[in-house]
Parts: sequence; C-alpha cells; structure tokens
Amino acid sequence: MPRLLPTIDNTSALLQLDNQLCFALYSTSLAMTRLYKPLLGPLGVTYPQYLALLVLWEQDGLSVSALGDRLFLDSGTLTPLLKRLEALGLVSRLRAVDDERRVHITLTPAGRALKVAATSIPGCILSAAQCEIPELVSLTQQIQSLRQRLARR
Amino acid sequence: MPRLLPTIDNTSALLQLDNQLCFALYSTSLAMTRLYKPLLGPLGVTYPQYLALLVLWEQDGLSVSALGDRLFLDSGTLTPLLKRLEALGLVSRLRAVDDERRVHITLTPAGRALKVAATSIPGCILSAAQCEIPELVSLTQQIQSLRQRLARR
DNA sequence: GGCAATTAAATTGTGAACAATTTAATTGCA
DNA sequence: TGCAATTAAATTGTTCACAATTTAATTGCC
Repeated sequence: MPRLLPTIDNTSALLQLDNQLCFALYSTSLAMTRLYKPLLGPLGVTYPQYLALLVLWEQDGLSVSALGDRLFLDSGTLTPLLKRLEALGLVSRLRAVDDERRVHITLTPAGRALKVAATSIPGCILSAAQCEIPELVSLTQQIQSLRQRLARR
Repeated sequence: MPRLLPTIDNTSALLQLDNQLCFALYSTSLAMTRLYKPLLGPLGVTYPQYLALLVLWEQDGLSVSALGDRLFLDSGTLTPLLKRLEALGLVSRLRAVDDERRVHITLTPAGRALKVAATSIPGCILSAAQCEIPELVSLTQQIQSLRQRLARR
C-alpha cells in the first residue's frame, strides 16, 4: 500500500483567500473607496469621478482617450462618468474642431474651484490609514510596479 | 512687498494622481481582474464569483453574512452574485432550519469539482505578475495590514 | 480623388458594489 | 406571554467596469 501524501494537500495554500495578492488588492481598494465616500460626499462627486478630476486638475482639456490612458479606463466607462460630471457643471465636453472624433474635457470654473475644497482630503486619508509617509511612498511604488508588470493595453 | 511662495504650490504633489496610494490600489486591482478574466472564462465564472468559491472551497455551508465577513461584502452584493452561482449549478442556497433568517450556501458536486480546474490559476497569475514568492508574500501582507487599518464594519 | 482600413467616442447589455429600505424571523425583557 | 428591538437577507436605485458593437471621422494608399 503506497504511503499517503500529507493530509494537507498542496493545493489548499495556493487557493486560500488570505494568500491571494489579488484579494488583498481588491478588498483594500474597496475599503479605500468606502473611506473616501464621506469625504467626497460634501463635494458631490463619487470616487471614480474624483480620480478623473485629479487628472484634469493636473492637465486640463484632455481628450477622453488621453484621460483613459491616465486612468487605465476606456470610453465605455468614461463617457457616462464624464456626462455626469458635465451634468454637475464641473466639466464641459466639446468636440475638437481639428478632429471631430475627439472630445475634449475641460474644467468649468466650478470644477477648478473644487480643487481647493479637495486639498484637505489627502491628509484625512493619510491619518485614517495610520501610515507613515515613507511606508506610504514605498507601498505605492511597489503596487505601481506590479501594475506595470500586469498591464497590457 | 512679501516674498512670493514658490510657483509650484504645495498642494499639487498631494493631489497628483501618481502619488495616490488609493489609485495605485484601484488601478492595480482592476488590472488584476483583467488578468483573471481569460483564466476564469473557461470555468464560466467572474472574478468576484471566483472569490466566493475560494471561501467555500475552504469552508462549505457558510451563511451569506459569514461569507460577507470573509469577503468584506454585504448581502446587497452577495445575494445576486450567489443567485448567479446557483443558476450555474455551482452552489445551493438553503434557509437554515434552526434560524430561518439565515441562508446557507453549499457547494454542489459541480462546484466542488471546479476547484480542481482552478488549481492551475495561481501559477498563471504568479508568472504573469513576474513576481518572486518573497515579494508576493511581503506585498500581500503589507496590503492586508493597510486594509486592517482602514476597515471599520 | 476615391475608398478601404483605422481611429475615437458612444452605445448596449451584464455583473458587480453599495446606500437605503423592506421583509421576515428571532431575541430580550417588562 | 406579549411586543418592541434586533438581526439576516433580499430588494431598489445609482454608479461604475467592461466586452462587444455601432457610428462617425480621419488616414493611407492606389
């Protein structure tokens, strides 16, 4: 009779939820979004809308696809999101005159003004994360490096 | 006349997209989900459905809320997801006899069998991530630690 | 110049997330 | 015991993500 393998089969560790990097990322990203919600509520925007605004505050007037390159999102996600930002009066969406396939997203005065109200948010998040700056920077860089290895598009 | 502050205002770094830990988490989690898609397609399940199966493969027969505790999700998310897994014939949903408020989720034979087909997935992900095991473990732990500090529920 | 191939955004349909509410069962305590 | 408070799931409505397709404009090449 052959000797039995250990009763703890070697597949179990590989498939355990708490060993999955993907689940750590997924659940922590959702936890982060929940943390932002009460901070963004007063500004009247959602978390993905806030990310789009971060890009536009850095560089205004980007096309939908240029915005998508920064956010790793496509027009199927961005078009309705940007229409909501437009309905809120925070951005305007205008066809480019030189290439009418492109739509450029431009901050309105209200959209630009919102940046001031947002300046307090990073500090709030930082204190909630109970995270020292070096740890924050290191972790951010490690995750960005992983993203680069996973990315295709 | 007072000396002007540097023209690069000190709010810009705090609000730059690529300095945001939240965005690193968010975009990398989405990139990870995209990586899983072609691997899960043959199994016929989505990425969140796969996470629910990981939990059930570890411990079968959990209630909806116990599953939610493991996944950090509530019944509003899980109920429809579990109904889809039921429609696929992978789990059954049964009211507990001792407390009819509870619904217990049990793997069907097909649901249990799917674990075998899933064993190749972690290796595929690992190679796509081009990630050494120690780096993987360390990063997973750092992110889990962050999640713990962010979590409330 | 004409026309096929390409590109950009929008659209459609599915499946999450989640707040807020509803329904129904159980608990606790006066 | 009776009934208010609590608990567990489910439901409703909004907003993402994203694959697949469509629409429309531009480019490239003969």
